[in-house]
Formats: sequence, C-alpha cells, structure tokens
Amino acid sequence: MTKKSADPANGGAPAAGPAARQVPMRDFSRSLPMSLLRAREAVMRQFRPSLREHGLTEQQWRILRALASIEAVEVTELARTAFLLGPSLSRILRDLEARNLIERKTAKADQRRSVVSISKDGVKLMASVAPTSEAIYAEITRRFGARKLAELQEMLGELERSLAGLGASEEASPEE
Amino acid sequence: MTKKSADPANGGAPAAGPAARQVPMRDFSRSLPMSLLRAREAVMRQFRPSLREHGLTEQQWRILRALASIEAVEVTELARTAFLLGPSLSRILRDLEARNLIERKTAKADQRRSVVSISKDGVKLMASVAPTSEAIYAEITRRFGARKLAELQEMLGELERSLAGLGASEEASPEE
DNA sequence: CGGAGATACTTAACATGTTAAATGAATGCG
DNA sequence: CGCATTCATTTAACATGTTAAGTATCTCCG
Repeated sequence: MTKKSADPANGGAPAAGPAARQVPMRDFSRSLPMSLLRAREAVMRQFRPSLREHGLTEQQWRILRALASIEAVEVTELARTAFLLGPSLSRILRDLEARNLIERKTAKADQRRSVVSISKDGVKLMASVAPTSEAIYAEITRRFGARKLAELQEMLGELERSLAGLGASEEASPEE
Repeated sequence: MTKKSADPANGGAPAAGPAARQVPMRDFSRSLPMSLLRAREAVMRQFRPSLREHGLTEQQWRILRALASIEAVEVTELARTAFLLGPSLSRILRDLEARNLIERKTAKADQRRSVVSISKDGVKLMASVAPTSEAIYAEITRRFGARKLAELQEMLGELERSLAGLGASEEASPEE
C-alpha cells in the first residue's frame, strides 16, 4: 500500500552490460528538462486525485479554468491560453461539449472560426472543484514558501523568455 | 512556413458568453503548474528537432542516456531513473529492442525481473546525437546564465522535496 | 469574378501518460 | 508441500502530445 521505497539491496552483483559508459554526458538526472519534469510532476500529483474524483483530467480542468475567466474565445486563442496544441484541444472540446460543460457556436463574421464558452453545468462543476483545488495550492505555497514560489516563477518566466525564438524558424543548416 | 506568431490584435470585442466569471480563482496562466509546463516546453522545443532527425523521441532518448551510464539495470529501477511509468517504459523497451538499440535478459536469480542494457548500435546512436544535444544545452546555459540555471535547479529540487510525501498514501478519507 | 494561397479547425496516425487489470514468478506460512 | 499473498512486468483502455494531412472558408489580387 505504501510506495515502493527504493530497494538498495542489490549492491552485490554489478551485472556487467554489453556496451555502456562509452559516451560521456552530463549526469542525466540533473538535466534541466528532468528537473522541470520532476518538479511539475510533484506538483500535479497533488491535484490529480481531486480532479479525478470530479471526472476531469488536468487538461480539461485547464480549459474550464481558462474559459471561466474570459467569457468566450475562439479555439485558437483558447489553445494559446490553455497551452494546448490544436489537435488535443479539438478532441477535448468535442468531449466537453458532449458532456454539456461548454458551448460553441460559429462566428458570424467568419464561418471558419468557432467561439467557445463555459456552460452553466461547467460553472457548477468548477464551483465544486475550485475549493479543493485552491486548498491544495495554498498548502503547496505554505510548504514551499510564498516568497520562494514567487521567485521560482519569476525564474521560470525568465527562462522562457531567454529561449523565446531560439528554435523558432531561423536556425541555419537546412541540410538534410 | 514560419510559426503562427502570436496575434494580440483582438483587444476589441469582448464577445459576451453564456455563463462566465462566476467562479473566482487565481489567474490561470500564472499558476505554478502552468509556469513549469511552459518552461519545460520552451526547453524541450530546442531538443526535439535534433532528436527527431535521429528517429528518437524525448523518452527514448532519456532511456538511452540512462542506460549509457549504468551498465545494466532492472526495468523497475530504469523506470525510476528515467522517470517513466511502468507501462510507458514497457512499450518503449519493446520498440527499442526491436530496433536493436537495447538488449535484455531475464535475471537468473529471479525470473520475474528483466535486466536491460544498451547495445552497440545504441551506443553508436548516442554518439551521433550527443554532440548536438550537448551544444543545445550549452546554448541554453549561455542564454539563461549558468549561475541562474544552477539556482533554478536548486529551487526545483527544493520544491520537489517540500512536496514529497504529501499525497503519497497517508491522506485520510478512504470514503469512496 | 475567380482561382491561388492563406487561415481555422479537424482528422489521422503514432507515441506516451495514466490508471486498472492481468500474467507469471517468488515468498511466506500453516 | 500447498496456496494465498506479494512482487515485477506486461497488457488493456482511454486521454493527451506531436506532426502531418485534410476540409472548409476566407482574402486578395489579377
């Protein structure tokens, strides 16, 4: 029932492998992507059970939250806001609409665009999830420290900005 | 051909939606999970094209890197090292084995366990990817700053530790 | 006006994330 | 020894990530 708790009881046989240690690289587990991944997972692990009880995935919750604060949006802008790729968003909107949590209508001016908004049921669902969610966030803030949290987010933003437009489209070397 | 380049030109019509703004919450886009997600994406966006050229996904690359530094490991420990869930790892190992990038054998002492190691082909592939990968990492470090990078990783580690064992298994309320 | 090109979104196809269940093998205990 | 339990790994099922292709619509220019 508890976690699997690391088992260091294999300190005996090294069990040599066919071909390893040929390519030197930074310590894998200390790379920036891994640090970010683990940190995010540590955070999300706190929220998932609560969301699950309400039949929501992390991404569905993101979409509802985004919609709750902006009246109505076009799909493309929603994708940017909720940080989802078009295809993912497309599928999720289809499902959320089937569950009557959102509503959509095509824009009058441009038949290509569809405008999405949260429904009454969606608002009700949010109201039932938000308190727990906020409590969890508050606990995380308490444990880590509000000040440090703000600092961390500031650094994350800086990181983002410092990489903006690096691999966008202007990299040389189109060989291949 | 270029990317879609953010378009902030919609500051005009609010376009009222059926039911929004009922549930007040923190600004969605500034939540910790979103910050972490965006930061990680900004980083990974740099690596994916290069990996893709070599026919590797991010996770496959993680596994090869993990294997390259530890001779041989059991699947469970590899999952912990590469930070992958069992099912994902299972599938990926099946594919990597079919591509002859890894090798596996069942442990003599315990028929349930299987021991995985990188193959010669795997090492060769790593050798062909590692330089580019290191160069990208170096550029990221240069842009963001080595000092700040270290600070950031320290904070991420702290965050992880401060949340360790929160939603692990000792939460009350087994009501279902 | 009409068709080439751009846009907004959706589908398709494949890989992974996530949880639950299944399978096969070891362990402990009566 | 026999069998319930535990353990390591895999399979299943569903949801999302990711890239490419498809569809419908709009725009613009000749």
